[in-house]
Amino acid sequence: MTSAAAVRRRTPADKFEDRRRELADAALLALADLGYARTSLRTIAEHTKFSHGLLHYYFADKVELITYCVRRYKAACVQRYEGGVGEAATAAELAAACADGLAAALGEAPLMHRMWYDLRTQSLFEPAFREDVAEIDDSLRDMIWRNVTAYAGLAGAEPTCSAADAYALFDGLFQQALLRHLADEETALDDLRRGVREPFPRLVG
Amino acid sequence: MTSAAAVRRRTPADKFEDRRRELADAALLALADLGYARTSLRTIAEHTKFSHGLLHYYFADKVELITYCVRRYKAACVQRYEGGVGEAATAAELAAACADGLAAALGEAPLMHRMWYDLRTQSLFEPAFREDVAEIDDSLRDMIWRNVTAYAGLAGAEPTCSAADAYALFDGLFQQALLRHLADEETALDDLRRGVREPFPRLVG
DNA sequence: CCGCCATTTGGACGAATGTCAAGATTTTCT
DNA sequence: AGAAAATCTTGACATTCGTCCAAATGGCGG
Repeated sequence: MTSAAAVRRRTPADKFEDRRRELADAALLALADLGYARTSLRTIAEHTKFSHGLLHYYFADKVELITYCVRRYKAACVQRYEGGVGEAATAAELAAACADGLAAALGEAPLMHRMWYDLRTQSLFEPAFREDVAEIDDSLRDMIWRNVTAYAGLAGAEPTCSAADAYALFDGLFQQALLRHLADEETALDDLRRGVREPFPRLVG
Repeated sequence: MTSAAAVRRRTPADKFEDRRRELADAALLALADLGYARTSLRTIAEHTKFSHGLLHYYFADKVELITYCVRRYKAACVQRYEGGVGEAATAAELAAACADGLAAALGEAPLMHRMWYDLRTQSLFEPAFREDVAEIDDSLRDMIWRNVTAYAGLAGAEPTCSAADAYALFDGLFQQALLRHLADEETALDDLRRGVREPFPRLVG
């Protein structure tokens, strides 16, 4: 709050906020590369065209920067899943589309998801991260829940579990798949697809 | 391998190995307190009655120490769950016992489980941890699977999902419950109990 | 009691960390 | 163009980090 960040707001269209986003995006890449424990402000700066001192011009301290990163990740996250699974005609198609979507997300950006799980774990130790992490978790849970309720609609039934339980299931499957995928297990993605598609019928009734 | 640890083996009954265990247990407490990212060798030493230099007498470097900690955690882990759920007469009783067991484990040692998830996430970045972490994950999966098959036996049915899928479900539920429990949500433990007990019937058939 | 060896201490090292401020540079406005 | 403000670089600071090592301590067999 006492940093330069809180005071300055001269240029009308927020070039200031743009630069913050740019720096945060670079920080997210660094976090995905190295993990929270090994990411310093200087290594973050090396992922940008700027020097390390600039980070303290735009962020009060490291916690504020990482917190901003979490929020930024959330923005990209909800945007990605917002236009989700809408064009499935049958229940089985929807389950398959959901499974393919999750497997594709894992296959295309495993490091980003690794970073998400890292940040979520950090929130267990750093209360400053908790609120934003919980919000992301909520939006992911809602994303899953939209799929489950859509499946139930197509199947002419009602969900038989809570949104939290459904999210726990798919999140657990996704995390295990990530672990195995990063350990170079070839079947990880296929197993994830199967593991996601299969339980749908059991979640409604 | 070039450390003192590999050479010395004088005293017959391994006092050396005992001290390694003692130091590793202290390190586990430190990791549970602070998390991997904030745990230094000096803070680990502060959790013991020894000075920081001693750690390098028993462990070549930090990675070897943490790796040893992971293995040590595994030993305590499998020992705890080995004598598990054997005295349930009905399927419903077994599901309830399993739910109570998981909720009790979370309620009694939330920081230890926080540490486990931290170490598991670290293994995503540090390949040196991967093998041991995967072994722990396997033994946890087996522990869950024993409960599921036992439930199936009492219910006179066969499991309808793989061991990996069942573990993903319960692990996801546990992790969500841990997040909420550490965020002081009062209903976390009860929700975990319900969330564990409820899906059992859907896992067999 | 002495000497040997395992154990432990405490300090030192170079490197890396988060933070900060003074100055250089660029942009903006009149 | 020139002044003022915003932006960026550079170097420094006090800590802390992992690692190493010489010396002190301890116990045990001779």
